[in-house]
Amino acid sequence: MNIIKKYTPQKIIDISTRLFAEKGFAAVSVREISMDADSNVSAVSYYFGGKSGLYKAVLEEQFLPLIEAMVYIKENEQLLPEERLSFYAENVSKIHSQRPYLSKFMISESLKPTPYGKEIIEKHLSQVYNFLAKSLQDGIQSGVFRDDLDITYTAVALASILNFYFVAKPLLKNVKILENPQDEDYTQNAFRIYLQGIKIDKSMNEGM
Amino acid sequence: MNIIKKYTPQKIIDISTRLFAEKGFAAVSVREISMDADSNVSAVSYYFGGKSGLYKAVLEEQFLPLIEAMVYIKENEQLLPEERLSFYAENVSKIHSQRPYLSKFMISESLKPTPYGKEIIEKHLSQVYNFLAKSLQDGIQSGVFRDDLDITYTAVALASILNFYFVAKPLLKNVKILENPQDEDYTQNAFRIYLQGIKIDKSMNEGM
DNA sequence: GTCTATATTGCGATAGAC
DNA sequence: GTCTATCGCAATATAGAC
Repeated sequence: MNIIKKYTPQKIIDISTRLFAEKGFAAVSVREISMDADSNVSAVSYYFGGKSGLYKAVLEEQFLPLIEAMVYIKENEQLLPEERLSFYAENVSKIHSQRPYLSKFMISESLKPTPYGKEIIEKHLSQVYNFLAKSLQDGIQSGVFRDDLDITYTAVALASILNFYFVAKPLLKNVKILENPQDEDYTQNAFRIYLQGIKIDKSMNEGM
Repeated sequence: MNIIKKYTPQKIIDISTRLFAEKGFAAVSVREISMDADSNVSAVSYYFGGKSGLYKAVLEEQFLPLIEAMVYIKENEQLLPEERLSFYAENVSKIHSQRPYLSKFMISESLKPTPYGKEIIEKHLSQVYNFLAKSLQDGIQSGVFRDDLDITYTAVALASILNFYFVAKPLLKNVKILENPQDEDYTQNAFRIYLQGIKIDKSMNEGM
């Protein structure tokens, strides 16, 4: 018995997470997964009931932080509009750092939804959108944010500026546009631009 | 002879563009393409030398506007920094309207590059990045843009805010966040936020 | 729980009739 | 230029040995 050795099912999940993220569901074979996991072709059916069952198990693990994020979001509805948006920005960055492959599964499920992924993503998306739209609405009503903004487009713009970076990061590293990317620095830089962009241009100096 | 009928190869390209965009290269079979194009399995090999040759032909057609955009970019280096960024924003919107599947191929090629797509995208990306970075740099030096911005992250933020919307649009329509999306309106709303976000907070009123 | 061997299906590609 | 028939291969899934 090898104490260090991972249990086969967890090893299969870890290996297939990378393969599914990098090549897509259809392009990965269970043979490939088995070999990379030092197992055999029948293991995937034995533990997960087939290739589709394995994919579902992978998605379940990947989407956990999204499900948790919905809870946090509900707990933060009493903050100021600006603080709520800032809280969202920090969370996006944290979640992507926790799960480096998550952005690939989210994009992949957006382009070609599978039943399980579709359900999670759509529920998550609706909750996040409602949170952002309400925060923007409150900020406009309290005179902090510009009143000439389209709320839907402005909410989408925040999600865009925060998420797209994590999708594009591997490509930007490849072409040397990003050499040593610091996720928190990007998020902070992007959120500062966005926040100044939606605030009313008051003409008073601000402390920072 | 049927005058209205499309030539078979063009019909195959049109059908397979949609299929490749929606399902990905590996998940589409030449049998499926042939049937949807009212042709037969041997047509793909006959006209394009196989499935890979067909995919390359599809990418070539999809990426044409990107190649053209590089020419326009070079012609607009004499404009003011702000005008150059605005020119870029309009072009992104135009290109995606021309080619509704383009964003899917760009994302797909970013996640899982194929040799042909990789070459085009990387070249395009480098040119666009250099254009944006130079425009931002010029704007900072001439005192129009804030000097506390990281140029790389700020350039990525503009590309993010303008492009991600087109990637997410189908999903946002599905969950009824976008009901009747107007691409030009989104682009204008997003670019105004971004521009105010990177400009120096002068405390003088601006005409608009 | 893990393996080998195998059944079955569907793939891309092509030869050859028309 | 378009079709059918078929070859060879690789896929998933499973039966059954250990």
